[in-house]
Amino acid sequence: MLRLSKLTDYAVVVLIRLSHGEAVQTSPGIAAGIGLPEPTVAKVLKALAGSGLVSSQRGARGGYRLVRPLSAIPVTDVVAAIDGPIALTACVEGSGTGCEAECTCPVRGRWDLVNDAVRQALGRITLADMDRSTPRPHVRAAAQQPQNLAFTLISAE
Amino acid sequence: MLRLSKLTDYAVVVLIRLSHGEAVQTSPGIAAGIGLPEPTVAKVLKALAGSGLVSSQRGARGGYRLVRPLSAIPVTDVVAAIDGPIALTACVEGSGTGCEAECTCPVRGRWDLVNDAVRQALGRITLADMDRSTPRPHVRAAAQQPQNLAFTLISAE
DNA sequence: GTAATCAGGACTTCCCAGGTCCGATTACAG
DNA sequence: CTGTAATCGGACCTGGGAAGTCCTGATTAC
Repeated sequence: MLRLSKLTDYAVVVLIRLSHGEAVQTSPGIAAGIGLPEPTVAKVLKALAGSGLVSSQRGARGGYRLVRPLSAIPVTDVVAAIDGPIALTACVEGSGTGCEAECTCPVRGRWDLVNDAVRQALGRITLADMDRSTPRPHVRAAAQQPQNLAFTLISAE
Repeated sequence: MLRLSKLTDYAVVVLIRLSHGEAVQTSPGIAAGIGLPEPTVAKVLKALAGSGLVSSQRGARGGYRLVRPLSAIPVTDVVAAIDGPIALTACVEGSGTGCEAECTCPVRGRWDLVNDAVRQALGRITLADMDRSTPRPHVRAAAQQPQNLAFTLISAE
């Protein structure tokens, strides 16, 4: 269903939570703040730290800290950090069951078209756009119909 | 990994195949033509027929027929036919484990932003764009680097 | 020195995509 | 008009991967 993993959803919540309140926050603290199991949050934070989206401080009174502001973090980066690079299809299977014949797979390579379109669409949206408490500079309509908001956002450029 | 199902991949191939050759084609015939297991192709065709992308003719000498031309079928429709409506997150879980507190889920509803962005990106690409044998009107660069092609396609409008 | 925190891996559980099957329906042939 | 064959339609089963949990080790402030 073109679904992205639940961990990515959590990652967004965690990052936004991290942008509020104290500069450095511990993983149990964040977990308690957003009402998610602690091990899961820890897993997400590890992945985010591995991708450089957050920096970690070990030891007592350690924790995680946001490196960039929310407005400098496109959704693409979060997805890439958790789910790996965006690639909607795993068409490259290697042994080529039927892709060797030129007429057999008429879309060979064409999925990149879709991949990049999605990548760009997600690259335009930052976490600041997704944070309800942040005033969104690109969009200025009412907050009741997110669909129209998105439309405005995209068509504005 | 923001992956769309393999069935959707098949659906695109099937639809393009259906646009070539005979007007009505049987599911075993298509399966043989693209080198995929017949039951799988049949399943894809059923879903496509259910969504009205193809029309089915039962009985002897029956088969499937393309309703609209490829250029009138955006990728969105294929995804919606196979995977259901595009919704990257299943945030709406009903009982609200932690989404009831107002500050608990700071992105509540904001995923629609992303959903619609993806939806629009996919809505701009039609199956004709993905068919290698069809001359693509929007893109006119060389066919060696699909990534750049996609970039051209999107940024051209 | 001690306690608190992150880092990394291995493991189990669960769900759904992927694949397969059999029954219902229709058209053609005699 | 009836029989037959070819096809669609829906239900079933299975394997892979994500989601979540736990443990041990490394690092740093107090």
